[in-house]
Amino acid sequence: MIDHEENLLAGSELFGDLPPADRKQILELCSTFSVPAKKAVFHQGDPGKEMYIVTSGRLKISVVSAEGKELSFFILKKGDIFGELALLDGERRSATITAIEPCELLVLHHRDFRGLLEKHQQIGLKLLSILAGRVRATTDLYEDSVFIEIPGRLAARLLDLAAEHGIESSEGLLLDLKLSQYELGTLINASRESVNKQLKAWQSQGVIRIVDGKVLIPAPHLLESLV
Amino acid sequence: MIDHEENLLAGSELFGDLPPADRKQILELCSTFSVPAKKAVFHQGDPGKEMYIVTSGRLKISVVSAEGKELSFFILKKGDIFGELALLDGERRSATITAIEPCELLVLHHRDFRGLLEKHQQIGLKLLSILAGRVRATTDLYEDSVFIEIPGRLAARLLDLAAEHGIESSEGLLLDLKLSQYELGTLINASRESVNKQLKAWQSQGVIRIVDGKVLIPAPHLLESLV
DNA sequence: CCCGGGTTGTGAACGGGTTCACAGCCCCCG
DNA sequence: CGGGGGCTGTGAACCCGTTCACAACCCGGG
Repeated sequence: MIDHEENLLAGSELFGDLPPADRKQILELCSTFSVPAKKAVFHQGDPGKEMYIVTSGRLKISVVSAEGKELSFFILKKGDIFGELALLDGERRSATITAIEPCELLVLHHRDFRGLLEKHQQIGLKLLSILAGRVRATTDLYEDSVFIEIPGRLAARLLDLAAEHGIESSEGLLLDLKLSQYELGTLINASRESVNKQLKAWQSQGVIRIVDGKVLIPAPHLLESLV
Repeated sequence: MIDHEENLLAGSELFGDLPPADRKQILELCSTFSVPAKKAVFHQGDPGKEMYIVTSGRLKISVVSAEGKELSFFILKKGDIFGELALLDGERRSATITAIEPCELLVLHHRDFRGLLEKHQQIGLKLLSILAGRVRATTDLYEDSVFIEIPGRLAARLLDLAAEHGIESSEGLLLDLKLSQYELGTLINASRESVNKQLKAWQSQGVIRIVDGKVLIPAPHLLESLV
């Protein structure tokens, strides 16, 4: 069915440190799902009975207001899980998940997940710590948007993103993720124009460079001092 | 030690639906703690190894920025738990908890809590759904502050608070909670002055009344239409 | 009973950031 | 390889809400 099955769950935040035998068993409960870039996996308000594990590609979590304004929370990457909230409390999907790049996902159905949770104590505990992290990350996002002004917010978010999606290059830290200025704006609650002007200012100061549509940070400590 | 022990955990969101015998056992692991009004139980940044259960009184969850600006998240009441995050991920306290009124708390230490979690499958599952609710509530708060302007935000929050802390009176729905306009402001990310002006406007329109420092909502559907 | 700190009430000035408008560009797809 | 839709770049106007300043008030404690 799936190539190299035994590896797919190895890097997963939720199942990663289970014994390989257990991982194999869990993998057999999953189906696979491919999403092309720009397509949504599900939308806010949908009912939902599945949890997803990212095996390749990146996606964004976002919501759209009645007036069409978009707000993004996080960028998901390989090993991350999503869609678990609806499984835990039976409510509808609280946000929309959209693929930024073509993605491969594993899908785990509600009924199988409940079984796992009851059988493997360890999974529940791990999930608790993941959710605790989600609560913290979300409140941090809210706090930043209230306490910090746009330049600081943007600097902080670029560094955060680079910590997760960055690669060291000879030129500095490269944020290996193609985000338009509009998308970057939705991630920090700012308009596209504000993002544009700030990025431009930093480019002329040499704080960042744009290489092939990606942000390159020659000296991270310089950006940090702007947070 | 404690009067009417058997009742103290009955209304708790985390332990409420456990068999009474188990509740009694858990209660024996807890110590009690009294906080006078306006005093903090702990501060953001503190290390922490305890979880708390509110048995009486109300408290607020808030954070303060470097510049002294305050932002509040939720109001806790009897049966609510708090301080569980630090237990689950070992990090520091992410916010400050302050008693609004004199409060009675039960305190559960990290080591005992881990034991409970391993012994009672059910507690872990319940905690998962509580945390899922926390994630949703926090993202909702952030969304509202981004998508909705002050009048709508205030209306929505007053109704939310009234749903948890309101009592039906002959005059309408009474928000039975003494909050200063400043505190109300920190709950919706608005300045004290803005809250004042909006409340005043609604009073003159008859949408709300202030009785003994508390907000009275004669016709909730009127406020709802303003969200 | 009266003083005083915290709270409420209210207008004026200010400001960070959005919205709007438009120009140039890049590159993707037919 | 040429057209066009989406990005990027940039100033000007505008606006919601904050900040500031000050007056009045209320209630609790010495």
